[in-house]
Amino acid sequence: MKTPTRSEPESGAASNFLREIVERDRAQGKHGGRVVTRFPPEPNGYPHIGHAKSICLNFGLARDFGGVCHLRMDDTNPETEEMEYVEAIQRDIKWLGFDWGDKLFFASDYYERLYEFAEQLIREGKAYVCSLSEEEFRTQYRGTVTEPGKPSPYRNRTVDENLDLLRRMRAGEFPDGAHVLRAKIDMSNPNMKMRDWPLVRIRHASHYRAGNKWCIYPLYDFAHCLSDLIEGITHSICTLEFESNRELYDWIVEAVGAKDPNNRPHQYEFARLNLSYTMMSKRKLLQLVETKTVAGWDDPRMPTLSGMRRRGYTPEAIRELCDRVGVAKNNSIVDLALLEHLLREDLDKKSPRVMGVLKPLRVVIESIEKGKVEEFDAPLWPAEMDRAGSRKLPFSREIFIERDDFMENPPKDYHRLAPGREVRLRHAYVIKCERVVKNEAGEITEIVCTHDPASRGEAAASGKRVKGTIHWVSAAHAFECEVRLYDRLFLAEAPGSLEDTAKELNPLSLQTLRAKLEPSLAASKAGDRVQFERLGFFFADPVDSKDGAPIFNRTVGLKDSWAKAAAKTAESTPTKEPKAEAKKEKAPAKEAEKKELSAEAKALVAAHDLAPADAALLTEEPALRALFDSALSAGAPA
RNA sequence: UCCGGUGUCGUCCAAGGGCAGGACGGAGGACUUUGAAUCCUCUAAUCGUGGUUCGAAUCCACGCGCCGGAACCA
Repeated sequence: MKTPTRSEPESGAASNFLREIVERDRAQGKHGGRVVTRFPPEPNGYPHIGHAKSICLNFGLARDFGGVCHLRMDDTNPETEEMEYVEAIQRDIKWLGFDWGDKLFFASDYYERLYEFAEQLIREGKAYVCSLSEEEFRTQYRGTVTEPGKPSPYRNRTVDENLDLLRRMRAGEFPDGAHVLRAKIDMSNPNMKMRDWPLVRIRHASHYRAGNKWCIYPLYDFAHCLSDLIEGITHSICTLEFESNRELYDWIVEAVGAKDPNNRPHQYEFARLNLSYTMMSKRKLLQLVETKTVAGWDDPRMPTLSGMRRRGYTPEAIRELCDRVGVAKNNSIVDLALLEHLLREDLDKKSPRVMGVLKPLRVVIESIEKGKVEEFDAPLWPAEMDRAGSRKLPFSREIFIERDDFMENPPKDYHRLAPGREVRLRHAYVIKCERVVKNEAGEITEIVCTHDPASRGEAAASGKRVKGTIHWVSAAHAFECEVRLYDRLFLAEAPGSLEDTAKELNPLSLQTLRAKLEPSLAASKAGDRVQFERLGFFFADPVDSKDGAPIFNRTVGLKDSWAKAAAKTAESTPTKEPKAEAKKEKAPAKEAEKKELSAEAKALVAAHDLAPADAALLTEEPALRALFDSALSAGAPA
């Protein structure tokens, strides 16, 4: 029997176990019906797409249940935190579309109150100052995961002694590590977090915000739950790795006097977002920045919100992803293809269509007289969108087309230009390839065509039907412009396994080229979005673009079923007998997997000049790959 | 190994004793002056073994796999 407590989405977001908990709590009148959540980042790095899920969850829950969501900087570690990160966090949350109103807080503002709680715990016999070194405690007292620990020799200090020591810790009388304040719980508890976990440590370090006021700093388990308590948080949502901290959370909150479980914060855990081909470790992202492997936290290849923003991702697409991936307690890796799908879906509505040729091939249309210039009025939106707007498109005897749009010996189902074949130039004429011009090296330098004057323009005057339509730019009018083609930063589907992230990088993650764009694009301003027809969605780089000299980032390519099919036949064509047999036996599921691996293999070929077969082997044999990688790092020639 | 968590189409998420469903991906097709978009069709799963029950993804038992926890990080 279905119970009426099950929720239907009120706002687009599908239901999940956390929404159900909030609904149930509200129905039961817990917390007086209030809903107060919080997003508690530590300002030690730029927020990434994984944080976006937490942001959407916390702010979304508050929005949908008439509550509020606080933004609280969880800044308890003076050694890693900086104002730059605080600012980045605020900027990115706003960009994502959420608002904390006046509810901006800092754990560092609570240091005095946390200190008072510490004294209170001591007075009530629930905490003590331990003078064991970190190593002594770990090796001699803490026990192991399978064996209980034993009490610290300092566990039974008197209240007065503990108070005196804590005050002198605060006063700066002791060096780092000399003493630590511990919760007095249970050294034989099977949960290690309950074995007299440290609450406050000595650290003679200047804090980015508190300055030199303190030389003792609260630890996460002490600061976080009490900050929640101070702010009246009702639902404290965090990720799975904090599950065993929850018992300590409850213990501390209750120990300082919040006895009513219906009226104090509770912690709930969910599985963080992981994306294929993406790494979320803040530590490793910082490493990429510090080693200048990428241009900065906002490098368009970074999974940071600032990087994705600069690449051209939209907050709508990211929010939609967070809604669509759901909330559960299952560790999982979401397919990057889903995000790209949602991105295209959003960009499709926002990007006027224009033309640009990335890798130009000159075409001379000999049936058009020299010096003649025609102008087409070309719509900016596809006809089915029924949307106003157009731009002028000059056309002349010499144009550029994409190199990929011509093949001298095309396969049967190639719809583009080839000797003797016809294609339509988008918004213009049908042309026919008459001959190919090559240089001494045998490379194609130019294509000579004729055009069909009756096929002019948008309306199909001649009624002529050709299979292919290609984009082009008039050579004399082309606007030459820098275009940056971005691809996934990492080769592996689940990067992060190697300590040295540099070895996991995709050598083709950025290609910079000089493209020939239609002249209307010369007026582009930073932040403009366009679709280069048949190529992808592009975004005028908000940092490097200048007036009259925009730089276009490829946000995401268009789906390309031709390229996909072509890649597949290329893969199967050179296959020899024995391999063909092996392939036949493979389940269809295995096939998709194989294709991904071969993309990785291709990159290996490009990066290290390997034979394709060797590269394939490397990608299929993790042990071999590890050997290869370590040989590489040892300086072996690759 | 101890504690905690978790196992459902290739991927992510639903189904809370009663028709295993959606999205992405993949395959095929329609349409097409973007090999895009759109539309249609198809594809494909309950970790295992017992048990309870008219009926089990769901409840019980025993296994197995994966993840997290033993920082004076968060």
